[in-house]
Amino acid sequence: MRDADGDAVGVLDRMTRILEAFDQDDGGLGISELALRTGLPKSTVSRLVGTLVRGRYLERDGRRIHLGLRVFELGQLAQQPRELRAAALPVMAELRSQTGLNVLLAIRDGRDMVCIAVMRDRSTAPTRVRTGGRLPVHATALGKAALSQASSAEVEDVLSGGLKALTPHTITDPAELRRQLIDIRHGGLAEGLREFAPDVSCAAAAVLAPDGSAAGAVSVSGRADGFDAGHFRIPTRAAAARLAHRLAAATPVLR
Amino acid sequence: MRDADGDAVGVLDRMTRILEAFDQDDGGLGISELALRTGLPKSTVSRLVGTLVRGRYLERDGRRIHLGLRVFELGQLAQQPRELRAAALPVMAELRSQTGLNVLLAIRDGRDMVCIAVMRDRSTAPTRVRTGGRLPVHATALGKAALSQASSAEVEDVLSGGLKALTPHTITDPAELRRQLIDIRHGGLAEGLREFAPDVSCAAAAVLAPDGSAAGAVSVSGRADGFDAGHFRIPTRAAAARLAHRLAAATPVLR
DNA sequence: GGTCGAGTCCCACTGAATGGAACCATTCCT
DNA sequence: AGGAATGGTTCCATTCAGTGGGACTCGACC
Repeated sequence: MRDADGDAVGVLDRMTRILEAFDQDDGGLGISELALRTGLPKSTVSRLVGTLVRGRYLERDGRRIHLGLRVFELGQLAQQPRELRAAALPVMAELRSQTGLNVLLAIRDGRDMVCIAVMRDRSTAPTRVRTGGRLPVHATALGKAALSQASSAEVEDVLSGGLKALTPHTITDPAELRRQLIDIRHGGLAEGLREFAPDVSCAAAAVLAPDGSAAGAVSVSGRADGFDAGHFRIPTRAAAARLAHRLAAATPVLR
Repeated sequence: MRDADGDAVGVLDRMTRILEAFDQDDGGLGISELALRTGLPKSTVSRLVGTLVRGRYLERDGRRIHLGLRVFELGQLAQQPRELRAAALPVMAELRSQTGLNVLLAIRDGRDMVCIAVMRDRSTAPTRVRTGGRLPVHATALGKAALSQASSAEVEDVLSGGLKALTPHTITDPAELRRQLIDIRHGGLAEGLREFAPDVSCAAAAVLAPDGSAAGAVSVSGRADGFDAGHFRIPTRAAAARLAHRLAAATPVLR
């Protein structure tokens, strides 16, 4: 029975807070810094960190604390990303070589897209998106593609979070976004023209699961100058379709 | 106050046990199965899983429970793997194209090597090693390379675990292993001839951190038939050296 | 209908987690 | 050197969160 906006208390919640404080791990955090970020008393943090270090969830070198190996290990076992990645890597590589653009694969998690794989292409603008990173659903082609296959309840949930503008081109009007989603659903391609970053544009397509929902989305992105999404419609959609196919084949008894 | 060999109790420990039960996630576990694997009462597991699901550490689809997205996300933030990977990928790609073999990058964690990156080459035997997977130190070139730079206390710790034979060629004699480690340290190259799998051989070199310890190890591996480790000595050592160099450059204020 | 297995819920009991305060150890002033 | 700020750990009385046995529900199977 606590807390401001959230809910659940308990060690688990605390440990969660500690682990998540590492989202910007600026070369290691100290106990005090952690206490600050998590809002927990120093003594508590010290004790919990001790336990986590013992379990190799955290590593410690003097006062610098980092996320540990075990977290990495566990992360690699996560179902969705593993399956998707395995099926996607060859498809993504091909898409990259066809387009000469950066290729991304992501899964939607509420109002964010979580990046599952990144394939950079040296011939275009470097992307600073990292595997495991999050991108806002409403401001990316990736997000719009995935969302276009979601139920309207889910869409409304995303909209209810507010559409924060990241560039002057970000869609901030819910009505406009709803409209686009319909088009995207029908056309099978989402475009993001300078909506996420001022000099980057992209095109994305949803990867459909056998049940019709979006298992994820693939995108190609590059310099916004002279970017013509229509140009990438065919290969991008084809890649998404091929991926969906491989995915279905890889999932044996789906239910 | 519990447990067999281990120690620490508490929610945190229980949680840990639950998460780690997913090492062989055979397409999703149920509550009962988890209770079995962890040795915890069903009611406790049910409750904890509920909490973990709320925190997105686990995902649940009916009765099938999987590791969740958040674990993947966190895993990507882990310091060591992230730094190493970033520095290593280009180097590994080059090594692969030079040798036409599978290239692995791993970090030592006690008696295991944890695989940080895998680059497969279609032209040789496919490896079933996965990113995040563990390999025994004593039975792999990767492990021997890393261990050759460790303190003798660490070496003895590994030896004390017993040297389990994975093939008839696995080194099971501590004295023999100690001897090899010295050679490896001097020669800068470890060989693993059918020691891990009967039809695979490999060559590996330690990646040195500025403080002289092994930050990890790189290996090339392929079919054992006609494998000549000496042939890969130069490129493998060069790759390890280059990687060490990039790593040192990437670490700003090292201490 | 009866039985089995999976999962959830309830709730009285208790020991594990808590966190303020005191205590070290470093580092940085002046 | 003295002194003060910062980072970290340890102690310990208090209490509250987690526990887990058992009752209960739901569905599948015979």
